Amino acid sequence: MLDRSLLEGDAPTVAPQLLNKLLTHGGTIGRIVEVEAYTPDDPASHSVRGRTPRNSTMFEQAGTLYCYLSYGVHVCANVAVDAVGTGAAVLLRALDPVHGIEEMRARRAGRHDLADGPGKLCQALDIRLEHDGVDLLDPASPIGLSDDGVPPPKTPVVGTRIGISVARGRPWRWRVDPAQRQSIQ
DNA sequence: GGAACGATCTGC
DNA sequence: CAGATCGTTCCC
Repeated sequence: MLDRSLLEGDAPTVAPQLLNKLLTHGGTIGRIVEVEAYTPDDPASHSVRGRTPRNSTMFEQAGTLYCYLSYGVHVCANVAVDAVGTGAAVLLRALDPVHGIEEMRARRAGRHDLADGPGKLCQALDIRLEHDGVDLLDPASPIGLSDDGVPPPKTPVVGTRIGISVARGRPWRWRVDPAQRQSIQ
């Protein structure tokens, strides 16, 4: 498992630290290769208007899973970070499949792009809205975040965030350089 | 009570 | 490149 204190910093600090960590749901495991940071003072963040029924798990303790429905269609998965009540999160944008690839492919209707997108990775790992609020650091949870000893990249690829219309300029998107990926594609 | 707008993906 | 598709939020 992961030490919770790693997630208790602010989102732009924590986000790149989550690169190369493992996300596990049952037999399906993926390595996190792309993330984005969202903070409560950020116009693009769901938490910018304070706590609401939808975003309330974003305000819970670091390591809580925040799931929401995007475009009325796709589920997106975030990890709540920072202190309790802050409303900060890291959006998980892409995984490299590590284990359970056949299962992922079946969930992805036979496609080969298994988890290279926030909606796709939730489909591949079968993360659903009902998983909103699970503690990713509790061994009893169905979905978990763990560290297998692969460190985050020293020089992640930094970019701007995607799919938002406000606060586009913030360089709050981090990726593992495709040439430095640890897992099979 | 209603309308606008998405932290996206797919297929045309 | 536009359509799908529906919950959330805000405004009337």
